[in-house]
Amino acid sequence: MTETRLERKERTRRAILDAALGLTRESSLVALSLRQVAKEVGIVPTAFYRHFDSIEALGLALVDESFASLRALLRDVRRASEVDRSAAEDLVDQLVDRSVDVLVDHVRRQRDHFAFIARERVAGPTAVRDAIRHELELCERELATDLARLPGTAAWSVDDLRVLAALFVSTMVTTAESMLAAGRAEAERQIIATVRTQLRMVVVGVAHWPSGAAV
Amino acid sequence: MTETRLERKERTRRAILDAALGLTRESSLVALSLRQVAKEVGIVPTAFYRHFDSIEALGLALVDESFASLRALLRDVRRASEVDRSAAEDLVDQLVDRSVDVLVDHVRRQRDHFAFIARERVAGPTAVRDAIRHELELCERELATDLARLPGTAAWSVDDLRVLAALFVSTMVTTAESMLAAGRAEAERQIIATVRTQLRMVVVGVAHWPSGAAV
DNA sequence: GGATTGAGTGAACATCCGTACACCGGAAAT
DNA sequence: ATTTCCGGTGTACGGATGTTCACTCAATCC
Repeated sequence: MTETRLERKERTRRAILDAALGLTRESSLVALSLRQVAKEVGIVPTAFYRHFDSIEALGLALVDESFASLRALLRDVRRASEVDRSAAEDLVDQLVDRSVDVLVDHVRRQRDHFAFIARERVAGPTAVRDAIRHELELCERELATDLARLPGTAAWSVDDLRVLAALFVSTMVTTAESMLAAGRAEAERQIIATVRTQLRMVVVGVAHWPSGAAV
Repeated sequence: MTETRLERKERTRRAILDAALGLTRESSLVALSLRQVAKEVGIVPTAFYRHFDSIEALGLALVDESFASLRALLRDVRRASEVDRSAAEDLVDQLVDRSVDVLVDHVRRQRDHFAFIARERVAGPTAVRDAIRHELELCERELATDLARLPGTAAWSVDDLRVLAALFVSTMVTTAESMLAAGRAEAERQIIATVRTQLRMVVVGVAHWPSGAAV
């Protein structure tokens, strides 16, 4: 029943990450103290240094972890988009619906990760903010290449694809933030209906966008 | 050369507000201490209480102040929208351009206020977050009634107008956040070009939106 | 099976924190 | 002219903070 040394280390490392996520739920990394984390985990303050150099380093690890789960979301959206391409007419509407469903599901299940990204993106230590911004840019770029494969965007310029991807990403981020702030289930339902309509409006715009064509 | 008592009080109150805006530029209200503010202002810590009950109360005052300047922005946008309505064709494009111009100008001039709203909206004390959320909802509602007066939205449902207004507001907020994060002027120019295109895409969608009509 | 390694310990430090309390001195009120 | 009011002062406190250092003791290595 003994525990290997690596297992033990990994276990308290996890405990530290979880404690940090929990303690910053209603606050921010910049207001989190090393001693709070240590107390929550049940170790002595100095033991923290065996795992991270500083709270900021802890934050960077949480960025990695949070975006791992966000990447899982993007993979799901991508998989959900591999639908029956014969029904060309309302294909994009289906895509919007499925994307929103996947987002909602992930926000509910990875609530702490999304809350962490939403907060520290604007309020975290500089290094953490930069790391999050960088990851979000990667997401935008991936989405842009996905959009290029969709019907109707064949003639689009690279710039327009990037701009559209940024609009989708920021709308999704805003929606996640709203969901995190929403208390009652009724408010959440309204947020979901709202983003659905918003994306549909954008999609209608996309369908009539004169990119590449004569203006 | 004597100073009236009210003048003196107002002067240090202003100094406290300014110090708080400055000190949270790279951090957040939840990481701001009463003593830092006092030292920055040049008063003794206990004198802080002559003006505010707590850092949170200070935050609420900053919310009021920041939204006063944001309301000034909205007023400018509204004024900029009272253009020559004869050129019906590209009227909406003009509107987008002017709105973006006004936003950019205000972000540059009221940088600290916008940064404060962007940060504390997600990372501030609960009361501050709620206050900001409430103010942003008011902005959305105002924008929705403005949109109703525009040509082409006559047949729109109240819900659709609200949803569209929310999309505009969140896009503007996201843009302001990006501008605050952008270091070089080149990056800022790209952000401006991006939001211009994004709003145009939405506007195209709006022009073809089947609200009220048979779907 | 003895030496080594390394996660966690515990005490100590200088510094910061919010807040309580008694006080000062000049503007305002009488 | 005297009293009241009140923004700002100075001290003092109990507690939290980051970091140091020397330590224990069980898993690992040779």
